[in-house]
Amino acid sequence: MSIKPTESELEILRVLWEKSPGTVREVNDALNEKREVGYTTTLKLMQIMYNKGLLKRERAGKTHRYEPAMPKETTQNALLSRFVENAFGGSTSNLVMQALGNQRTSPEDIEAIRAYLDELENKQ
Amino acid sequence: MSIKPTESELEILRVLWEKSPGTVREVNDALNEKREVGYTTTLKLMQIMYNKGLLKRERAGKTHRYEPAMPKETTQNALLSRFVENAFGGSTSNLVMQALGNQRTSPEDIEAIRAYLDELENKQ
DNA sequence: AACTAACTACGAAAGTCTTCGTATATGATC
DNA sequence: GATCATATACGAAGACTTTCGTAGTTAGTT
Repeated sequence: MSIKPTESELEILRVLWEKSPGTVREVNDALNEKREVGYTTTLKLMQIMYNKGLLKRERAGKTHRYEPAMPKETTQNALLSRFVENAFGGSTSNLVMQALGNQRTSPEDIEAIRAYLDELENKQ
Repeated sequence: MSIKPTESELEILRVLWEKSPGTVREVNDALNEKREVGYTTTLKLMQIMYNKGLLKRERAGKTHRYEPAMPKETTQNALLSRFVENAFGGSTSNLVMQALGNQRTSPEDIEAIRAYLDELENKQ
């Protein structure tokens, strides 16, 4: 049982990570702030995600209210493992350094990461 | 013109990042150490990648010798940007911390990253 | 020059993803 | 209870990915 949302599915998950539960209408509106998507397209996708077990839902009157079936972190970690494997041959530290080097990182970010490294080291 | 190798294409790129140029035979042999793939499958994929501009090639006798059209880092960065966007809503530092927290990171890795952070900070 | 082994080219099938149109159901309003 | 706006369900088309079989090409060997 591997978690493997497609790119469009991830778009929807991102909306629901931000605010959930949410209706198809709400999700579709959120998506349409970035790009044009038909309502039934979003509906279909969310139905598929429900069947795959990526979303939970419950009826509320005539609509459904959806929410992610798993915590954000669980999904992100699953995606991350795959990605590290696929693109960086499994080397997490390579990925981290590339990420830090390429995307611009603010001094605050750097501090946060340092603190986190300290924590990590103490834990071991 | 966005760089967007598929997962199978990435598998091939990883082989050629390791050692290139390489023939279809060599790449296919390398792939078959992990999983079974038909020779013509690999061939077709590499032809497609050549047409897409992901690989360069030149004739050498009756075979072709292929190599990545772009430096590894360029491709990795392109993939990384997409991934940060898709899975982490654009937050690089979130990705980095998740990566460090979840995958096990050795003390040496941590040191390497610290050194890298120092460098980064001095550069700014 | 014919034969053989290994290569390339290419078409097509099977699977998945994304999209949307159409049909049907539901609940509120007159 | 008929009407209307809005929901869901579902099928199917079109694009892309992955896979491999078959046909044809090439260069070395007898």
